[in-house]
Amino acid sequence: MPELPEVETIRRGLEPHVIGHPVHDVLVGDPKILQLEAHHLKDKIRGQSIRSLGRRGKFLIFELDRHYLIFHFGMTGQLTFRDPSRSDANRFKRHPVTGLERARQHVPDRHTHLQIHFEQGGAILFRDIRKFGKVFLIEKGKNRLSVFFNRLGLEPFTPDYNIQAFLERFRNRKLRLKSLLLDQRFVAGIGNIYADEALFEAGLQPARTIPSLRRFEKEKLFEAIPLVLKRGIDYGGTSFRDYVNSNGEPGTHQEKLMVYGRQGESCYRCETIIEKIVISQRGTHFCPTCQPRRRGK
DNA sequence: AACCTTCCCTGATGGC
DNA sequence: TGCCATCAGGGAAGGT
Repeated sequence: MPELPEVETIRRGLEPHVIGHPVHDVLVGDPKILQLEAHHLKDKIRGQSIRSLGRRGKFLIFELDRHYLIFHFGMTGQLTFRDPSRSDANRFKRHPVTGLERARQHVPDRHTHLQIHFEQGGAILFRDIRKFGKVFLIEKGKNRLSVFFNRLGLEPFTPDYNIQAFLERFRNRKLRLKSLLLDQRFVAGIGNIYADEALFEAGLQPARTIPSLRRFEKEKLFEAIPLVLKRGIDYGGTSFRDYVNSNGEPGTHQEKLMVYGRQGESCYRCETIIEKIVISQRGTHFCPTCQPRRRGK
């Protein structure tokens, strides 16, 4: 499930392949993934070049000459670059987990919903098994981009992410910590995996409610969030199920997870058995010793 | 306004 | 072997 570190890894991998390239053709699989003006994607972006590649939370942003093309990967979205100059460009063997094979490129199949081909011959391919992903197209100008993102919360690794703004975001919230972390209006880019990892790092029990938190506990969470996100980026993202980078390769951060998916196994810090509960219909993993329910200590 | 539940979607898995 | 139920979950929509 692509969260901030996975989207950032895709962004970095794609960047050198697409900057300055004019769009030659667009092929759509299931048009259901297209949102807003993206329904007329083909007519609107053909001939436009990719100027830059950005990211906001879990959104990947292609800056074109006159539009922004924006991807959200949902649960199973994949965005890969197909390089015709690579010798394995037409080889494809299905991988049971990722749907792709390591060092092989994505050849369009029934789950490929968008292909953008460049005049140089390369292409980016969007594949999404569960179709929770979305593609948006918005015109440049008059703050259209900031309006599009106006409900998103703090962006980690930017000056916006500071302790004053962070503490401000707890105001009037009474829900459980896990639910807050999953709310994109709080901090943008955190999903189920990194929410659990951040709460472990901060030593906070996921079912704790916001009003029960002391100041120093919020400060620990403030530090923990960028720490676990950076770790995810450093290891090329977490490939728990479908995630692959722009080369179709899985990340390695799944080997570094402290709690996510480790229910029944022992905690690396204290050897207590990791528990799994459900919060906000999301599987939630934590160490009952490192993340005590009672406040404080 | 804040919070909660339901729904979308496919493939993997387990029971019989 | 086949068939069906269940589960995974990001975020929008609708209800309280």
